[in-house]
Amino acid sequence: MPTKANKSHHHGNLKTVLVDAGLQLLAEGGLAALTLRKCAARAGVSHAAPAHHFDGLKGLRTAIATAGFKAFAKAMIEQRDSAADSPHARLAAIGRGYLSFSENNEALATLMFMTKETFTDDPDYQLAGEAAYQVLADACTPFKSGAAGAKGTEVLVWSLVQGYASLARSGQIDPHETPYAEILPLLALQLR
Amino acid sequence: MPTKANKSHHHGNLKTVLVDAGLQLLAEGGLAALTLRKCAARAGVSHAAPAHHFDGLKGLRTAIATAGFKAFAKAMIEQRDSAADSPHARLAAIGRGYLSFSENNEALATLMFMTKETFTDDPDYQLAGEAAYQVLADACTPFKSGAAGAKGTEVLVWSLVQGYASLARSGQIDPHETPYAEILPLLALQLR
DNA sequence: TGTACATCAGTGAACGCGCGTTCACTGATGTAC
DNA sequence: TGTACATCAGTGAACGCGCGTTCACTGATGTAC
Repeated sequence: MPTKANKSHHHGNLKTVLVDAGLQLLAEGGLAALTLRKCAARAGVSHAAPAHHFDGLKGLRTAIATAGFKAFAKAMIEQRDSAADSPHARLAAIGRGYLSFSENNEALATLMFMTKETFTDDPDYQLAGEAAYQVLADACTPFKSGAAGAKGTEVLVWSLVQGYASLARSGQIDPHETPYAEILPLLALQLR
Repeated sequence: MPTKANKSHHHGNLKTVLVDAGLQLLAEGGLAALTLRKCAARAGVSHAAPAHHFDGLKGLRTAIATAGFKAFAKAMIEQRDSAADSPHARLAAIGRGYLSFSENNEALATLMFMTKETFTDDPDYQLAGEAAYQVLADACTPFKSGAAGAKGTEVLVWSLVQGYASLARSGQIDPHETPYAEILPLLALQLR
């Protein structure tokens, strides 16, 4: 049986294809390269087609950021699950996943945290974002203490890794000179 | 004596005025609002005039980022100099300056760290950026230890405050729920 | 199984918009003598 | 002090570009009977 709908203008899968095209465009040309027309072209479809699937450019960006958060959580989970079975090792692994995702998806990572460029009230977007956050928060649970507030530990770790990632992404710090693996222990000593 | 050159088309001060206009535009409309034409309009000058002062849009952005770094350093220094005379108090004050600048200049702070949008090899830009960094690094000096590498402490503190700032800026964390003043001590305990 | 019909997902032409950039120009400023 | 001239910093018209969006349309799909 031949692939169906391959010459029809009924695509059947266009939404996904457009999001994938957008991910490619971000990777190749940065934030400015993400436009409805380019996504449509990349998907092999007329430039007006995306309007049937997304609420304008902002809607497309929201869907792409959502896909980004899913990949982000996946990257952290993969690292965590292949790490030694200790809270410290797991927290370090989450950081590795966070940073490698950030390195490999510069523009996407930027977009994901530019909340003005997306519909932040989109349910899928929120769900994906919260799921990613939860991965990190869970890894922080063993380190909670009275000294930190309820969310203090998570915010500390999250800020640290997010800041490290964004400074590395923009070239302000050199991950070779001061690798994250040497920075995190300065925290972990105290969280122990 | 009347202000000279106020009806002449020789402005005399246009470069500065254009940069100020750009700072306003960023504050009002975010990154996307910063265009050569809008800066020129805001400065009351024809839209072709900026070409005489900047190497295109990227050059304008570089000059604006440079001005941003100067204001940034100033914000940190002001806080530091009005703080109690202890290393801890000073480091905390630097953080306050960093965060308040970041809060009050969302788009500008973003631009300053988007190194692909500026000519990062511009001497003025580099100088201003390094001067700002030095303010933070100096405040870290008293906390250097063997455990951290040569730059480990600075990178730790910088990452933390940068991450906290960018997460707060994008609404991912709530500075009221987990204020920076409660996060920093978790570090300081260990840096002591 | 067949027919009529509504719905849906595309097409492609057209629109207006703001953008950066170029260009010949003009008038003020500064300098040489 | 005056004159000639080069330089400089603007003007404003024009250009082409890619963008998001709209719109009438068309052909495939799915459904009711």
